[in-house]
Amino acid sequence: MTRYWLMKSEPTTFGIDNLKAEKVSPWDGVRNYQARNFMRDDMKMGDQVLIYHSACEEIGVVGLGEVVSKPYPDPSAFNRQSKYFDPKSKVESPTWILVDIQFKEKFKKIVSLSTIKADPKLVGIVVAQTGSRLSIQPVSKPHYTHIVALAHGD
DNA sequence: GCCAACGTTGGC
DNA sequence: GCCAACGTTGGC
Repeated sequence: MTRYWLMKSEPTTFGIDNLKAEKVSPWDGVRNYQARNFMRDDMKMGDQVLIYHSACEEIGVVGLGEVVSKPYPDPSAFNRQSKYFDPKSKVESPTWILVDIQFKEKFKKIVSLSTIKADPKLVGIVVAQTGSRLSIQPVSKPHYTHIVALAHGD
C-alpha cells in the first residue's frame, strides 16, 4: 500500500532544486527519533512525498518526490567531517537510518503554508498544527491528492 | 531577531 | 523516573 509523506527541507541547505539536480538523494541529517522511525519502519519504496521548504521566504510544499530505496544507515553519522556526525552512532549498531528520495516534480507555484492553513479540505494536516517541528510527517491520501491538485490547478 | 513549542540532557 | 535547564526548530 502506497503511503504519503511530507518531508521538510531548508532550501538554503538542501531544497527542491538540489534534489532536482541530484535526481536521487539520500535524505541524510535527520536526527529526530520519530522522523527516523518513519523512514526505518513505515516508508516503503514507491511511497509518495510532498517536498516542503521551511525557514525561508516562501514556506510551503514546493514539489514531489518518491521513496526509491529501502532503509539503510545514514552514512553522514559516521563521517567525522560531516555536520551531522554522531559519535554515538556505531557502524555495527547505527542510530540513524534514512531512505533515498527521487525527484519527481517541482511545482510551478508553491502551495504555501498559509494556503494550507486556510483550506477547509486540509483541516488536521500535521504541518499546519502549531509547534509541529517534526521534519517527516505522514499525510493522508486525500490531503496529498488535494495539495497536488492545488499545485496543478489555478 | 523574537519567541513559543518542543525534544534532549543530566542532576538528583 | 522526574523535571528543570538548555538547545533547536521554524513561523512570524
